Amino acid sequence: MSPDEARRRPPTAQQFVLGELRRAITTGRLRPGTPIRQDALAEELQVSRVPLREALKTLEGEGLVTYKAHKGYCVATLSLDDLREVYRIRELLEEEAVRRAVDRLTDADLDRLEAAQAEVEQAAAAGDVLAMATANRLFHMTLFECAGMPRLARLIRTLWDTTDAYRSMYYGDAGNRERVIKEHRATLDALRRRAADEAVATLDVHRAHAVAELESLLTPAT
Amino acid sequence: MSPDEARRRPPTAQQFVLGELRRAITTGRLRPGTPIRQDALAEELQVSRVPLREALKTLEGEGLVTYKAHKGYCVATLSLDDLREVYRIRELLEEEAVRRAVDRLTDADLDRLEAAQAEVEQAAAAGDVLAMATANRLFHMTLFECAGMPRLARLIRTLWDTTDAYRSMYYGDAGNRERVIKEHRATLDALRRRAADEAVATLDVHRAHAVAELESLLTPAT
DNA sequence: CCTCCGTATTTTGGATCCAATATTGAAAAT
DNA sequence: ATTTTCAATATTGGATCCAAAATACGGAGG
Repeated sequence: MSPDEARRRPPTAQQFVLGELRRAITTGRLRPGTPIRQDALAEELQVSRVPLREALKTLEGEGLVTYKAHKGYCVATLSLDDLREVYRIRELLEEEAVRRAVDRLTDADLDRLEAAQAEVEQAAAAGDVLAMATANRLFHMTLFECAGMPRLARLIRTLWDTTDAYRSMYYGDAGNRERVIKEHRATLDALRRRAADEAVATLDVHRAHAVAELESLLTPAT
Repeated sequence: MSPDEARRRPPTAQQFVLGELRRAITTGRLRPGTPIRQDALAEELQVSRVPLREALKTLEGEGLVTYKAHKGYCVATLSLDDLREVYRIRELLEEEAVRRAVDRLTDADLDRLEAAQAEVEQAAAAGDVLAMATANRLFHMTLFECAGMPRLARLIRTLWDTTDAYRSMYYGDAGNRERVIKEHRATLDALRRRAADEAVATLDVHRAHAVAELESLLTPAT
């Protein structure tokens, strides 16, 4: 019998709904601002409203949806100020995560990062925007989790979630895809040499460009 | 008619339960590690299990309770590592908040801080541990909210929540209460002079002492 | 034509009921 | 005596039903 057989249990309806909704929101299939009609969504997902509502409460805590009593849930919209705030907080937290990670990086960790980077490049070559976003995320989360600070990693993950719906636009541009690959290579290189300052700097550049791009994407619309 | 009449609506059962539970956990009345029996709690609070479960979901998102599918909720327990991690993250976020706050502090803000500090001193004089914790929290949150970064403030608030159950022990000691008052005064003084570095430093001292104290409280037990 | 008000409908909030899973205890086999 | 199995019980997960609030609609009045 496998060691972690207990883990492979059929997911509860609630977990299923949570995953579906998160994916729908972070990929932009459920656009920011859309009000959530519980009855319709529940029927679409083939569950009752109870697990749906609990999933929505979780998403509310993560900032993916907003809630008003007696009015219901909406897919969260980010103002420009919100966007800048989220990226600033990410900057603070990710710097800490990277510095700690550099102190603890094992060869196995580096291998996993290489593998993630390979996935990124593969997705980029195929022009698969969604796969690119997923792999990019995997790359960063792998790095952050090396810090050995699970709560910090969780916070960063939820911050990524809140901007994912907007970030996926970013990879539509081939130039941006190329740029991301180069930046990842620079980060990996710095990590291999245990150059913490440099690694932090590469990520700052990464973020700065992303936020600038997103600002320009957001400003004309809405 | 009052301008914000709409706000003063009777709270939903869910909001009521959320408040009650949060208070119970952060004040330590519901001790860390206690498993939560939904049926019993629901009856005690005079509501059904549905709003209770939704409240628990938000508390899970805030890290106040843990959840395992088919096993239920427990009041979260913090390991020493968790405690250090939470305080480290707080350090990162609060430094940012204070620096931004210093740049934007108005005289009205300072007045509100003075008022909060007066409450702290009053509670300390009366030896009211709970009121002291509340007022101390008000003082800090007032400061952090001056940064004009609502998401940052929210993050910091939830981090405070996760350690509140442990921190309330801290004020049991009269020496600690005296110390906190002095530290607040130092912070206020620095803020009045717009000395950001100094203000950050006073808060770092504040936290460092608290975490040391909590570590010694946590180490022998459990 | 527009505004205001009252009613009808929709949508959310909450309670109860049922199903699925986990836990407990006792009996039986080694 | 210890361990294993299996049944009984307790607890969580989910579905349905009902109540309360909000929204939409239509008519009366200006």
